Amino acid sequence: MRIGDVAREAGMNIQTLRYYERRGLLAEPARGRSGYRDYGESAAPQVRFIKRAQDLGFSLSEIAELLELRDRTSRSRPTTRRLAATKMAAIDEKIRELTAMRVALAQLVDACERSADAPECPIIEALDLGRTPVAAGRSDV
Amino acid sequence: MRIGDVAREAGMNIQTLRYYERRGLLAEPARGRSGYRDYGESAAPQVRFIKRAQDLGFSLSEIAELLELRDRTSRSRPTTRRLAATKMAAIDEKIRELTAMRVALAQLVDACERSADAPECPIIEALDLGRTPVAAGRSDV
DNA sequence: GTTGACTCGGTACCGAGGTACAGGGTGTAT
DNA sequence: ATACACCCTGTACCTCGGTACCGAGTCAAC
Repeated sequence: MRIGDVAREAGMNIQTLRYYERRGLLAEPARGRSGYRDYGESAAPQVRFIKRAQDLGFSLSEIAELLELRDRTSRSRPTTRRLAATKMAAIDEKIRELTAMRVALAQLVDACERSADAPECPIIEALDLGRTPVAAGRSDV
Repeated sequence: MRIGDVAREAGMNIQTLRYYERRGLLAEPARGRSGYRDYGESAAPQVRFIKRAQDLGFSLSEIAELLELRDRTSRSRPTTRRLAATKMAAIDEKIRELTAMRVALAQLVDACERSADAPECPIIEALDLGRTPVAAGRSDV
């Protein structure tokens, strides 16, 4: 298989495959007399492995680790599990951050909607002053 | 105030302030005889506004919009609210994606823990085959 | 034997949000 | 008058995950 075939099969573009090769995610394939890359059957599945791991949130360097772990034997399972658990924790953290943002934004939008009479837009005001508006009316008791 | 004073007051570094100026987030301040930037009192608050908006998830170009809206009058409130609501929706979407990743990862880690006897690490296997392991035992009924 | 699709390596670029450095000028305290 | 901290512009660099372009070589079909 040539690079274009692998790319088509894996749903990637050619540059990306070469990039992965440079990054060490894809082994350098054999070369034909012309210098064209000549991939075996395992190339496309390997690329799909990479895509799936990306979908789970792994970075390319983490994926490089996963690929190494895959090729070592079962002794690597705790390591793999640790990698996944760490990633999970990072995702949780990110979710927490985003949730905090969401809450703050929701409060602002809410305050803006309910106080059509206020002289200043509560959203802008909050950004100016650095505090979130209190949901109900009395903010200075 | 000179740039270093503003930077200190806002907790930013000098390069960043100059970068914001280039990006149009900070107006070009007056210059003293020496060519030094000479900031007014509003500079540091403006920088803090930017930081707060960033904390809420706004990008620098969205913040540029917010700053414009701030300076226009109250007619801009619906626009501001729309901006915030859009951002909120984007955050929600991001949270959904991350949650999906989290669920998938949790399943993998769980499967890996409960099947210490399986020949292959279920995490690696899932990445190889492109499916999430079923939580309980029977996956092929 | 020529056209057209493919491939090669190398390099540059994208966007986002900065950071760093070089080579100069300035402000001020002592 | 001389340190020393500060400022100036301009440019290059960083991470991340690619994408784009270049000029040149190659392969396959007709």
